[in-house]
Amino acid sequence: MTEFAPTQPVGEQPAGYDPAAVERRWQARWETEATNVADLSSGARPFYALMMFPYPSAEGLHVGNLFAFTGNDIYGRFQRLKGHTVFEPMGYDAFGIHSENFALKVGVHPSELIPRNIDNFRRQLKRAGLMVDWTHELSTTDPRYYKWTQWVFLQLYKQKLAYKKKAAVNWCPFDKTVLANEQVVGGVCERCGTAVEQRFLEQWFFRITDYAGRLLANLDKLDWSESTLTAQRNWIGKSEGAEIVFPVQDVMAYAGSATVNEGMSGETTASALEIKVFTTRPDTLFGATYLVLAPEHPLVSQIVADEQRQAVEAYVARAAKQDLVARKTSKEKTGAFTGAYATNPATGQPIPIWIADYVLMEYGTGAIMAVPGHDERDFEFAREYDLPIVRVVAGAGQSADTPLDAAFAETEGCVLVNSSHFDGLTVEDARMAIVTELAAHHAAKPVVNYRLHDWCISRQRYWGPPIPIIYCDTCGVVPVPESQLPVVLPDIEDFRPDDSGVSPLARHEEWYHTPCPQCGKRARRETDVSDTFLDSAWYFLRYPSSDRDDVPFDEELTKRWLPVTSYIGGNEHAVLHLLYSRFVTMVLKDAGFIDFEEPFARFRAHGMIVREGAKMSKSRGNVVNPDQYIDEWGADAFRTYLMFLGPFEEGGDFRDKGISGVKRFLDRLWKSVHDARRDGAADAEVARKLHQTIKKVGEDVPRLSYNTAIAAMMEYMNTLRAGERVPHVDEVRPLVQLASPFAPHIAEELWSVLGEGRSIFDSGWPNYDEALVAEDSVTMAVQVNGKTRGTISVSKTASQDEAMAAALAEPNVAKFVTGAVKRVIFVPGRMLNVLV
RNA sequence: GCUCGGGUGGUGGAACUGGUAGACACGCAGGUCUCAGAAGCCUGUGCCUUCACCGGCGUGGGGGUUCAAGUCCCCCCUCGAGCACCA
Repeated sequence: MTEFAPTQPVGEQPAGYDPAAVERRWQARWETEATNVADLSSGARPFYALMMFPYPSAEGLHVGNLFAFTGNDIYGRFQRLKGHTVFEPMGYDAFGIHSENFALKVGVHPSELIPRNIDNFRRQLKRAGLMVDWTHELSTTDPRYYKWTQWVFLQLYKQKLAYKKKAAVNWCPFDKTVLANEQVVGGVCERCGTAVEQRFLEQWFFRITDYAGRLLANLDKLDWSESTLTAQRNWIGKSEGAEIVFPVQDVMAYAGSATVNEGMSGETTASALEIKVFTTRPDTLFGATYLVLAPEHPLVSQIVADEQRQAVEAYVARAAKQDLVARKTSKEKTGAFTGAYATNPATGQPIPIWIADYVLMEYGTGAIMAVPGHDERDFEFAREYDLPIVRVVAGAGQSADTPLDAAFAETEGCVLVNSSHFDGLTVEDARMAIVTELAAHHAAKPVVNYRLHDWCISRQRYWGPPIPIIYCDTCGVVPVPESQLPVVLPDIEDFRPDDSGVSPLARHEEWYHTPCPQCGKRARRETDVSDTFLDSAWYFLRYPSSDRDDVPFDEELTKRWLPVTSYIGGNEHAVLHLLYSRFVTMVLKDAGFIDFEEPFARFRAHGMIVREGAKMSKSRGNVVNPDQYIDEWGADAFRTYLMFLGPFEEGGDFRDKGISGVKRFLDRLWKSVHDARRDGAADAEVARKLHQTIKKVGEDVPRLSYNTAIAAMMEYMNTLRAGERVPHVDEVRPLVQLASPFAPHIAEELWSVLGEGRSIFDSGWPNYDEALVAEDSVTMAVQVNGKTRGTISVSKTASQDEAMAAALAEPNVAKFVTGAVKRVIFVPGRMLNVLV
């Protein structure tokens, strides 16, 4: 029988790293010690680290949310270590069609469902170890919040920036509901596949177009992701051009007179009607051979000739019936001739007036001058209906007679032809000249047009804040007095929308009828609720003041904390949410409530996470459930992995196997702290690497280059433990601080193991010594004729001669230096290139 | 169609104002430890050729600028996201 000795413990065995225990302990301590509660009224150097708040879905927190929040949290924690008072609030964007549809589907009232979802979200968020100040949590569905959303509406109303008009909306006859454009896919409802209809309904709008110029101009001053700025610029879509007046010819007068008037006198108009068009190419006016009005254009019924009336009305009816989406996607050109003519103010010639659905009522004046020679769409239309095509612009090598077999849209280096006395002018000069000449007869004026539309905020739905308006038969439209806010969303059992196109709120008799605030007579409430984008367009103002019921936001706190120092969110909100927030902020500034007009000083868009190369989706069944990963690896490893898998602003690929790498890093960090020796001194070479690492991480984190910051820490760890080296405590202490924004729980734990009493997040950020960072000798590449042939190790300040000598001493290099040296390129400290 | 991003080893991804391409991590291979395995630790790992050294080739494709190009310029292919008749 063999005797075997029991396993001898080698040295002192540190307790293993148990993420679950560590995380539970520190989350509890942060709560009891209020570690994450920011001193809003007097904390030094306020830093508002905001992330886009989530929609609390029933499925729970998505990794995409957690990816974004972690990225923000790291930046916030870093700024705290740098000495700022950091405010990192959290809330829920819980109103909206999404919640409502889901509630309908599962048959649970949203007022029951949403709080349940929020509880689950809060639980998951807390597990992730975010530095959230939970004392300022908010939900847009809370009457204490939406009271002020309604207040915001009233401020816009007071500024005459809220108005009502009839507008076309998508209507799904099966779901009996209004659909947002993005809910209509290829002309059918995305949920049930029913063909969508168009309905005209009274809607509330905000006059955001009044602010288009300012919203555009301010973009130049913002520290935002370039891609977001571009998206906003494109969305606002400024285009400079001219509005040109085309007099409509009286049908009878025209029929009886074949006179051709000359030039631009514009005096032969026999009808008082005029058609205004917007164009960015006034230089092509001589080529405008017909006009096109949108089918909805108000003048259509007035100008249409009797013999064309039937055809025109049929076309208008057809266009009206067509859903918006199909109309905007179909590129086929259709239209109808009205039988009427207008005078081209440049040529004096009569040109026919058509209607066609490729002209949109909502852009410009709803009418265009068609220049088929130089506009692709007009060209197609002219071909279809056999309308004249005239060349008025000639490019290099072209003349007035060069045939056009396609629209010629170039302008660079082109001159006018067939344009009377403007012939020979460049396109650029002609634009000005023609508008100036027409302007003298009030026939044109320079105009700036924006693609941006007014913001439709009405929703004929249940789950949203009621728009605070009352209709009285005597007093008309009456805003709800601020003292009567909030207009509480009534709790109704059957909130299912019906075929009427009227909000379900109208069915709640005792809510619907209310006394007029002015005359006291029986009046009716507005039954539309507002768009969720309005809820989120001002929430950042509410956070610091979320405990105040008497004001939407406290003046002092707002001064101290806003604009938001750093805002992080997804590019899917690059346009609407950010634009609406900027708009509401400007309006509130103009109304004197705040003293800044741009809400987010800095904005960075984070990337998207995919899983094993594929987009995550329920149908693919590849959705990452954070709970499961946190159970298995711990929140610290999960957070760090999310940040490691790719550049934060680009997103990355979540691969299950990858997480083991960062877990190993944390294990080694744990072990290094527990094993660290306290005797002797730190190693000089390790110290150099340490200082380089402090510098690198400190530069990478503010750039949100988290993946490279983590790689740098791993590299340092490799140095620290190379060849089973036992590190010195001074070598590991700063590393715990560097890692703390990424892995806050283990960092706190190790910080206390190192004997520190206070939270690591109040310990400051380690400094580095620039002198220590610089290497005194460098490895330089040596090339011969541009090919790298070897390396030399020389002092950082070595001269060219010294480097040459060292290089030639290298056999691998000398071998290739066969002839006389013709030229030497020397980049000090970097490389040496010898040309022979 | 337009706008904005991308295309780098077996994989995710590094690379500052042009200056040793492939940091860091996954995976893989070998070693160590172990009764054995797991975990850990150590070593190696772009491709081709070679026992090895040496050498050659390499950042989607093709041209160009430069002593030097993943990086700058031109053309093309391709993937992703957003917008979509905006006059």
